Amino acid sequence: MADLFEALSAPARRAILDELRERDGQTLFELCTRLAMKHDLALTRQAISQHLDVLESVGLLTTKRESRYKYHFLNTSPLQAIVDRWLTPKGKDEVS
Amino acid sequence: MADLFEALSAPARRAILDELRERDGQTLFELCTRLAMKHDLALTRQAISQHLDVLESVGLLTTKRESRYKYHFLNTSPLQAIVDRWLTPKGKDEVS
DNA sequence: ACTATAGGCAAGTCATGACTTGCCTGTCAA
DNA sequence: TTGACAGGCAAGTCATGACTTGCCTATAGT
Repeated sequence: MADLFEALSAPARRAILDELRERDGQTLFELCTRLAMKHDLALTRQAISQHLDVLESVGLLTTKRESRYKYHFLNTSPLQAIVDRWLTPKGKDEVS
Repeated sequence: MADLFEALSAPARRAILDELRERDGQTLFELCTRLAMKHDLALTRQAISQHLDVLESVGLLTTKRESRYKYHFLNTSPLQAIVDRWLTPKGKDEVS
């Protein structure tokens, strides 16, 4: 896949971003439980894991493995591309 | 469908937004030809039309029928939701 | 050594969205 | 009124992505 917009198209992945925004650096299991609780997201651990893979592949999150645990960190900078693409004033010949 | 992110997930639809940003208020046929030319987008008129329906349903474009012609106008304001959701500084309890 | 915990790999099901083809409606010009 | 042009409706094909189930690896604790 590896496409930013494609990655954002799944509600579950957006919920993950929301959740990480509230509490950064969670592990897979933490995310599973908290998504089920606060976001009414009842998914398999596998499903969440796959979503995390996608999000990481497009740069929306970074990970850090530490012995048994793998922590997930939100990175919203790729989203800036959206702003740059359509939300900036036009300018006859793109400001380069 | 009627979901902003879902709408953005199709490359063809993003190309349409790009094209309308360059030249607003185009008709379906104008879009067809210009997309084929400048964006290497070889799609049926029907395909484009369906994409336009989706984009309109999520508010990314507005239309104005005028006798034989239907003009399409870009509206990027829904995209602001993305910025508000993830690109704004956090704030312990959402600035409301 | 054994068990529990955290995570990964792989294959399979299922639904939905992208695109096509075929035909129909409406408006303008000769 | 006939033909050309702009657009719409509907059904069908096809691929891909979301999610599951089942099993495997690795680290830590007792």
